[in-house]
Amino acid sequence: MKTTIDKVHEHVGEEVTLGGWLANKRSSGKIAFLQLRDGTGFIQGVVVKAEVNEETFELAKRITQESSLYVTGTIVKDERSPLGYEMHVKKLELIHEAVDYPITPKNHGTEFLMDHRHLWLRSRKQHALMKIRNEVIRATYEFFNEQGFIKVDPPILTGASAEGTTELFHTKYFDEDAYLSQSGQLYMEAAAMAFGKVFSFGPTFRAEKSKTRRHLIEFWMIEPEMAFMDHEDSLELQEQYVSYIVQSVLKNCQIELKTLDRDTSKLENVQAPFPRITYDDAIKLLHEKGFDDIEWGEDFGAPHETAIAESFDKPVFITHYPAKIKAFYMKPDPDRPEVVLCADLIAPEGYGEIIGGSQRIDDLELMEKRYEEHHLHGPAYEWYLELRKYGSVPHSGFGLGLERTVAWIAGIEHVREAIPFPRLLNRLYP
RNA sequence: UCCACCGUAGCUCAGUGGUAGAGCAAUCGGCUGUUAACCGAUUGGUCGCAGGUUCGAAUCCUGCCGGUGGAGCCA
Repeated sequence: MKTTIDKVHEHVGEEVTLGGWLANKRSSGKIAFLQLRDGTGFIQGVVVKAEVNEETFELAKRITQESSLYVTGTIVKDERSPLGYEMHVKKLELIHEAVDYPITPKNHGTEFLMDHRHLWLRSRKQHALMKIRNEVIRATYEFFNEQGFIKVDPPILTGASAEGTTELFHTKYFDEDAYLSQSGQLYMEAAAMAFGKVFSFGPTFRAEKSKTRRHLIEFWMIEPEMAFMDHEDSLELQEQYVSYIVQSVLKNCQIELKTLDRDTSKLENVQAPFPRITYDDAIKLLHEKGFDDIEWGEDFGAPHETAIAESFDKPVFITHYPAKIKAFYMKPDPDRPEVVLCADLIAPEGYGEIIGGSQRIDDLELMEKRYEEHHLHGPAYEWYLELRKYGSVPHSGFGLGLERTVAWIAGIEHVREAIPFPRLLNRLYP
């Protein structure tokens, strides 16, 4: 009977066949240990010379790393296994012999591993990371569907930028200039006016020459947009959403978190509500901490964000930034027009900003004024103004960076391992 | 774009002016509970590239190329 490693607990004492690859092996004169993986997990196969025919034992000793094979044997419980189960092998059938697999069981450098990313994904740690990424995605769909959102997909090819600040990838759309999307937000605002509560999940592109552990050239973003929700409503949704995905990973990815040696006590604490600090108070906090390189009106750098995050044991919202350093579409605070109704959510442990969100300007005249200030003109921007012309309502939205969130939950050093095939500065291969 | 560090065997690294090294991988042999298994042997080199200094350069100098980390920008 064929099965998979994630289902072996249902077959204790039974003889089953697994299709898989040899991750590693150890052998002595009369016993061989095969570390097998099949995509659903890892299990050890034990081949005892006295219990199999000579041909099978010889194959067990000879088989090379990452060769593919069918393995038949009996599933047994064993305390010594991290999985809790082992297979006592009766029969091995080699499908394909791998010769000189490059990723050997030892330390490798980043460049070498990234050049072999197509193979590196097979390793235990990378496998665990992709499972956690998948759980975050699965929980995202579940959360927003339960909350009455529908998924709307914005275009990837666009005629203009959403923020006007970051560098865009330029391409041609037949005879017109076009750009790869750096945010679906403007389109999501249109969708919110059509469907109420919407979210998108897709790739986004920034042609910045960023070279840090927090940056990718191509990354995935989840962008919800909600009609009739103000800034406060949006913050509550955000903390519920982030708590939901963290708790889902804790619930469904225990093996993976263990593989990654993640300190889960820090994740268990991630429950709504999250602490909040205004931009004003954050500046004061930084001055108290000895940062004299920042004044009111300036944006935070990475060291500032980390210092603020270190003052809290949960993700923290920084709210009410000066309007000048934020995007043109953010709604001014009615009580203090020099600041806007926005918030960045800073993850703990130095992982940086994982969410940026705001209430949007819903007044046509103010939006037209912003267009003039930011020199936004031309047909590419006309439709966005019309959202304020025909039945404008208060609305808010935010964007969550998937890879930063996964990197934080998984506790890894660099976002490049949180995406299957990272696009980095100087890396378009594989 | 700027700053710092790095580039030596398939991989990870040591060697800082005088014969090119180790561990792992691979190959051969040994070993009945291994967890990056272990033990013995064998194989493996355009010292990133170009130029310069020197009797002599992996080592010192200049330029270039590539990488890593960080800054700015942002999720």
